[in-house]
Amino acid sequence: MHLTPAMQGFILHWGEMGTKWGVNRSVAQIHALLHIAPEPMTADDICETLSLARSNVSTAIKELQGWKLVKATRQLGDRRDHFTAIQDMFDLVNTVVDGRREREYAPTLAALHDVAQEAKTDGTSQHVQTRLNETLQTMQQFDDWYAEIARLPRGTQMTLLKLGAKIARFLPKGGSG
Amino acid sequence: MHLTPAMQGFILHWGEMGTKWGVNRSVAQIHALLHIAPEPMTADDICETLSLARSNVSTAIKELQGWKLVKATRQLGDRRDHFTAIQDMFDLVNTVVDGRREREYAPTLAALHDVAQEAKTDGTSQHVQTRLNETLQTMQQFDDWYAEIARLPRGTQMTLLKLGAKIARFLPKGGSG
DNA sequence: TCTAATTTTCGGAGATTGCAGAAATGATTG
DNA sequence: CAATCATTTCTGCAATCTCCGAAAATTAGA
Repeated sequence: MHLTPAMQGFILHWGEMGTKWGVNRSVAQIHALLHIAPEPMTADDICETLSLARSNVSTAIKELQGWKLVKATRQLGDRRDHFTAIQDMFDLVNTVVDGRREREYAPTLAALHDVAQEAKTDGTSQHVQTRLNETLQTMQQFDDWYAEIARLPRGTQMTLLKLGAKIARFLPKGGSG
Repeated sequence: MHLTPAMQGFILHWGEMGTKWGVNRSVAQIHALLHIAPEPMTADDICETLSLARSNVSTAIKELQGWKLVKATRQLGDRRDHFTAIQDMFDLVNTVVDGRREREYAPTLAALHDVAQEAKTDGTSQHVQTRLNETLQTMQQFDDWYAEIARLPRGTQMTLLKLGAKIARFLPKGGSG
């Protein structure tokens, strides 16, 4: 697949952003490519387009599938897998956030919950216990907020997003909008 | 400074979470320690408590200061810096998100904007151009949303957070609450 | 200015991660 | 059930990251 300068730029920047957020560069680049690709691509297409080793592409795709960002499809008369990425950006963000929440945030939250419990009986000072509990509570509050918002229908989410700060106008006691 | 098992657990988990989000483990651990510490701590205190090299602590603190998560204070009759972390969790989250937005998200957004411009004239197919623009638009929308919400007074932010999905009830056309 | 205290920078050892190529495994067709 | 094609796992090297200890730089006080 031919990459115009703009496409190369997109893939490169997407890759860099990935590294800053703890995602392997190859993984992010492959995702970027599939994200803009008009057609499903085979692993070999990807190798050639991005100059990556076949094995590397295989591993990266597996990871992307684990994150549910990429799906394999088959085409008649072709034995190879053809890969596509989530096309809608809104879906993409949802999927990424869901994944991170489930794999990284939730376990930490659970661990900190246990830590806060342990603190009650292991001689941890009252002050530190309070700080641990505050920390936990705020993290939990953000998690609850996200879980609820995630459950709203798409249209409602879009409305909230578009309203932005104007949402404050609708608050019971007259927000500051 | 003595660490109870619970405190050790907190610091360890905080450190692990950091690594998953692209933050150096030492940096995250030092932040965790300062976050729960009842008193300002000197760099040497930190070294000793976490068994880290003095130079390492120095570098990490510099980074934390760069993110505005840690501040240095002085005490009468002591030449050394004493460090404290933001105490309020809500402030902490704000600071972290602001920092990431400014340093990582904004530059990517700007770069992608340029890429989308370039795409108009470098022979990039219409389909890919459309996808680039969609991507950019959605990212921009999230950024705008955050910028607006961040500007709201703390109380309003708290209200929104606590309302969660219930906010949909207040939407003009009757959300699905 | 000199000295002592403190912080920062530098260089490199050790660990981890990234990635290509080889080998092995699995699937499909004749 | 071979033969071919496709994918995954394995192996090892290279690059990167982490973090220590030493040296240099900075700062405060005499």
